[in-house]
Amino acid sequence: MSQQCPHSTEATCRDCRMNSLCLPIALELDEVDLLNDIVQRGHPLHKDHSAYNCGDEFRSVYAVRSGAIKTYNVNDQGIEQVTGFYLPGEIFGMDGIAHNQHINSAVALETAAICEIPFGRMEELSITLPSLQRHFFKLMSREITYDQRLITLLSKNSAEERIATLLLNLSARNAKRKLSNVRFRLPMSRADIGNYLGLTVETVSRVFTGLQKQAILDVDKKEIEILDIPGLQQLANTEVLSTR
Amino acid sequence: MSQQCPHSTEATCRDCRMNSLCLPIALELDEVDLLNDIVQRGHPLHKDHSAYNCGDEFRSVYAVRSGAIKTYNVNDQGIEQVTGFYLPGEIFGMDGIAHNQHINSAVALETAAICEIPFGRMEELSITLPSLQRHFFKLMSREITYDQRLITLLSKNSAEERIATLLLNLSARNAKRKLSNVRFRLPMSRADIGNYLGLTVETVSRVFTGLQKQAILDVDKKEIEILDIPGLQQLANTEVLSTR
DNA sequence: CGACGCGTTGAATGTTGTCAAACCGAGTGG
DNA sequence: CCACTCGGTTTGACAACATTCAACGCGTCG
Repeated sequence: MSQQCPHSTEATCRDCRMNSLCLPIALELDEVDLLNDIVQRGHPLHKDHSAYNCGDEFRSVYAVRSGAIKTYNVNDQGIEQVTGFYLPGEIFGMDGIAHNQHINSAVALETAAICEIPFGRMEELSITLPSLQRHFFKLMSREITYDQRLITLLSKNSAEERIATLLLNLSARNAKRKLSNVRFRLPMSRADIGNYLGLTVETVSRVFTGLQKQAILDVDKKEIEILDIPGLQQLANTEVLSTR
Repeated sequence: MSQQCPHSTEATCRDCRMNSLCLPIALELDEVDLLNDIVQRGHPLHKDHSAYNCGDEFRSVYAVRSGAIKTYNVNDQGIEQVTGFYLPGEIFGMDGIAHNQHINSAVALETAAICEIPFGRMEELSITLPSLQRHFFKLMSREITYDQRLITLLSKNSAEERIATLLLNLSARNAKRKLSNVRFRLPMSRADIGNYLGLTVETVSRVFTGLQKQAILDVDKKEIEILDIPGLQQLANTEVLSTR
């Protein structure tokens, strides 16, 4: 068993309140402890600090315990593309598996606690724990379906629909973490939202004010209150992106 | 050993000329035979016929031996989104793993031969063949990076850049199959291209004629000749999408 | 032959991007 | 305390690119 700091209530996977999100349900308690033994809990990652950078050797995938992470990559012209936002209970870093090095960078949008899961040891462990192997296949597959929804969103929907969909998605992910699905704080900037959704900052801003004028949202900087969920769903005009 | 039809020169994985593309290189020959034993080779899939449909129970992933496959899904409003084109040597169908059912449909763009790889048996086999497990992790991760490049393309690039990028991508994939990288036939319609790239048919058509006027392409219906690869790369202004 | 699918072309429209300016809050230094 | 900068955000005017709508050409198939 790994040692446990008396101040932390989440120092083991078994006790972590996010475990229902990031672990396969099928694991027995003693199996959870096996996984727990390979998980590394580092120091908190402060805002704008990175968990890994594009080009780094791929060693681990990561689970968010608190805070928020954004992943992005920079192409040869120096243009940044935000590829995802990750909230507590979600796993990121799987992009690196194919090429043994990360093709994204991952930075903290706000101070975050993350668990590092060394992939090689996870692979070994998954040989004796088939449900763990399957879980990772599923996580990756989910990432694929998530990306495909995003592709659809980008190629078929208007600015307003894209933003409405993102808000509903964040709302659903909050609900999954037993937080409010109508009031929450956006961890990312307008620029990040625009970048992620293929829009300019100005357009994002205009849509936010538009939604406010329609009494669908109440926006105060990064604090969001969704006043009219059905209305927002109607505007989104899409299935909600999966909750990862 | 599975029986072999005397007319087919590709009835085993060991002999298939695509195996360097769809199998992990690390497999020993006798291990290839183990995999070969679980692979099911069906009848040819004729144009417009589907390998699976959205909602079907997920059982298998598939390797393209000849022809071409497109995957797409239809959202609740009935809008179709093409999510990928798959050429010989490439694997499709991994979308279904997360939810045990396919979230895409897969149809043949032209008569295709495909190998069905039952996923459950592949998972079992991969417990004794770690390089196979790793191969599948890599395939899925590659799918993720591919989708992320597409996301960047859709959210940051113009119609001309998107089409130039797709053409270069197809060119590179042909090269990988030891075919010409400058002359090839598009297996998909203009509508499919537009759908995939988030453009209308008209825009696709206009860009093709534009590229022709710039003497970068020679287009004759679906037959493409790239006259000026460097010029096309300059227009694309992107890294080529990975070759899967 | 006519119907149909597919692709091309033209003109008008509109959504989003671009450019520019101003706002706001937080922090800094005089 | 105030003036200042700075990053993030908002707003406006204008332009551009892609869409929409419409028509037409071309080949295939009944």
